[in-house]
Amino acid sequence: MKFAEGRKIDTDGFDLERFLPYLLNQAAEATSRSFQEVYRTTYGMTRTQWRVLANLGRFGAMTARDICRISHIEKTKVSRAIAALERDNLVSRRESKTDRRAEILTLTPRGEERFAELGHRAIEHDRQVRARLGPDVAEQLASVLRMLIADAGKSQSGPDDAQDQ
Amino acid sequence: MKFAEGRKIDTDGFDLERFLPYLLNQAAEATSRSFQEVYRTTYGMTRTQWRVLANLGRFGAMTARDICRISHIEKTKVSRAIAALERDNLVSRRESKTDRRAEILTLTPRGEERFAELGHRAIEHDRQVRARLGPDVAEQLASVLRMLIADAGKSQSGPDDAQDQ
DNA sequence: TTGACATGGTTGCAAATGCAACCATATAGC
DNA sequence: GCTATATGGTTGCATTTGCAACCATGTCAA
Repeated sequence: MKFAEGRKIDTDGFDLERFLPYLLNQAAEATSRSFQEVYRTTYGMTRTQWRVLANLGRFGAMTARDICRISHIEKTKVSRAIAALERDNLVSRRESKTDRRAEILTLTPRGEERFAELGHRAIEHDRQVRARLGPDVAEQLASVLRMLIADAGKSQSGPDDAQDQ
Repeated sequence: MKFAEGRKIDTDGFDLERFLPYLLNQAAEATSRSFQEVYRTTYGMTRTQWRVLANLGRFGAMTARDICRISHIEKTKVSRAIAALERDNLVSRRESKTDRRAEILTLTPRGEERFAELGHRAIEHDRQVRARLGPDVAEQLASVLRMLIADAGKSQSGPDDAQDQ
């Protein structure tokens, strides 16, 4: 009778409520959605645009490729977000001295201002989310998420190396 | 001098690496992306289609509205996913006896089969994700995420009550 | 019964996205 | 220097999406 049973591995009966990618997606949507109201209805910005702005605001001048690398957003998405931000006069470009393909991106004063406003609101939003979890749990959650994100780009990678959505 | 300082609340300087919606989005993308390969390249399905299939497979026959409620996916997305699944002969509809607006959705045998295959692969994928965290952390993570998801629909809700993405 | 409003579901249309192909410059090998 | 290949970034095109408007049925109340 072998090793009896009791170790019927759940190789059958997929349990959606336990599936982490699904839970992560739902939680991400749930927490992002309400904040979206802020940048969307107030400023007519896209999620990607807000994220690119936030990266530039937080980390300072850098190239589009840098943004891709640290935010894991796909490069065409970043490219278009930058174009839109530039149209709105929130971001400006200047050619890199060392690599004429690359362009250094900087927030304009207007961009800094917008980042400050949205950052302010984001902090408040984050505070509300964390309040529901308690400070310790929230901090642990953040650290686990960072772990998952870091492991991301492992394994295979297609031609040109795409990412995100 | 009031209560001195030391309690300079972080009302300034937004810290992107601490912003939970951002971390959740990245983690969700990171963990979903590789599994997407499976349903996308193998079966040509979208994420929404896979999710709707998974809900029907896991919870049995129900209406589109039920799927919306439990999965927090917006109703037009569900509607179109169902239409696609029906075209692929994975889902069938029958009119509800009690409400002629509603349609009860069921997986066809082919749909059950596909769900079994994908469920199988999903379990394997989930196992890999959890392996990086360890069983306890993974379980805690899942429970925290469920908490965030549950709190979701709170606060305001627009006309007709939309949700998700 | 008859409105008035809620609800299940679909559709039109504009916007956002993914992916592959592309341009221009860089870099490496010869 | 010259070709082959890699890299930063943009663009074309097909898909997916969001949102509002819509249709049909249901419900509640006068």
